[in-house]
Amino acid sequence: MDPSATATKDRERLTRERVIDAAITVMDSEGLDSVTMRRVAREVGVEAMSLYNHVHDKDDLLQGVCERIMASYEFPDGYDDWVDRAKAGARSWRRLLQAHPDLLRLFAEMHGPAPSSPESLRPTEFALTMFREAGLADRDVVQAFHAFGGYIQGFVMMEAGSIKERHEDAFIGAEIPEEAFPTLAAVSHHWADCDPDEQFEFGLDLMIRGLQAKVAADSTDSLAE
Amino acid sequence: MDPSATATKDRERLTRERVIDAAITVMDSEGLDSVTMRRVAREVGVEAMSLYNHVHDKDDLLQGVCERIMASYEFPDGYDDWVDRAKAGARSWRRLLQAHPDLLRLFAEMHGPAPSSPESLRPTEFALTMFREAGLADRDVVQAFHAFGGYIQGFVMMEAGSIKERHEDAFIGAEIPEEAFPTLAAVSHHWADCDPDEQFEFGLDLMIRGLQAKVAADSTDSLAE
DNA sequence: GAGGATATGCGTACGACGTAAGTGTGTCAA
DNA sequence: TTGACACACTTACGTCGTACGCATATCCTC
Repeated sequence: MDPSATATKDRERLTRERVIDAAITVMDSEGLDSVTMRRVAREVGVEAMSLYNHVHDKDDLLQGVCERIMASYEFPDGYDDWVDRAKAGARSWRRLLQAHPDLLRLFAEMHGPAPSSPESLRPTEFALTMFREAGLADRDVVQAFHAFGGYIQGFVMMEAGSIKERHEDAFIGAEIPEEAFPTLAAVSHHWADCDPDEQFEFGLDLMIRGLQAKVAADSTDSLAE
Repeated sequence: MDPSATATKDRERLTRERVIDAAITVMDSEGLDSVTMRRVAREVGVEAMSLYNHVHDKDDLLQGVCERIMASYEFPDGYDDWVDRAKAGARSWRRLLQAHPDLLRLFAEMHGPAPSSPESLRPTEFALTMFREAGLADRDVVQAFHAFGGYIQGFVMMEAGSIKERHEDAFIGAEIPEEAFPTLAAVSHHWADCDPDEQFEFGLDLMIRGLQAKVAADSTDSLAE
């Protein structure tokens, strides 16, 4: 009788949050292609059209998914050296991308503007601040951000995507004419048995080293002026 | 009368090649979402189902699109120094990705195995050979390939994708609480007016410098042994 | 309580999509 | 001429996102 004591109904009230969570669950367990309005609705025990009371359309739902995931980024702390902090931040970002393998596809497929909520901007702010503390000029901070972000996302894409499988299939299957692709044949065995983590660190080192050299060059420039 | 002289009919015969070309045309002009069997069929003046005489299914068509585009990669030549060759190759790869803005999405969305035709493997072979000539160990050749490939693809993704728009919208629109994101606010003006080419070169330099340092370190290591 | 306003879930329907299956028509070999 | 074959077309099914309208549950005002 008391309307405030019992739930509004037997079932729990649907909220935008619950819809987004369901979408993430479906995406991570069954892939982005399975994230349909009908499937997500089933996940929360509702019909497809009911979702539209909480999201404007499917793009809005996907936007919400992006923001929620971005907000789950784990910031590294406890590192004094910016190099260590940069590496930890990069690993954390990679971990997030790996935890949601279709996130990059989602980024690529979203039609509307990318999320600009405070939550999803915090990782950007963190990275920028870090590069600034490393001693880069503001202009180079932006460029370093692009370079790092690009590398990490690109690497994870190549790692998780089809590139690796292609080469496993192609190389292990040995369908390639060796004489036409001698280098490919020579190094192919490194593809399968290379530790992905190690590969990631390799590129990370490359970028850090380059950045250190840049910082050093800049400081000598400014001394020479 | 002579059967070989005239075409089989008024219209030109449909071929797999023509179908793939039409798909690329549609993709580049109207986006990947518009690449539907019906739309591609219309492009070649035919009904949708007729395409299935030349491609096994839609994935097969997209696979063909990938291979054809990969085969259009322009190899740099005339560079003696591997650094110059690496940069030229990277720029060429970026140019190809820019010429087909939805290619990366296509890579990400393809279900079947990635293309492993000789044509589409030649760029890989080229890059591997280059790194090898730079003096890297076979193991590091593979890793450098991943690092470089990752960087380029990631950069183009961030460049063409929504990231740039997001920041333009968000920064120019100044919707961000400045006190919460001080660094973001401080460097934001560099986002819009930074030359993308310059940004690309920046990251490229980072990777090259890192690689040079790696090569140098390796060679001193081997001397020390 | 009574009754209207609002919020929210459901059912139906439409035009896209990929494609399975069957039908017709042109070309060529015999 | 005739049979086989290649290939384009037609129809149809189950999926998708979602516009539209209806039903009900909750809340506000009297």
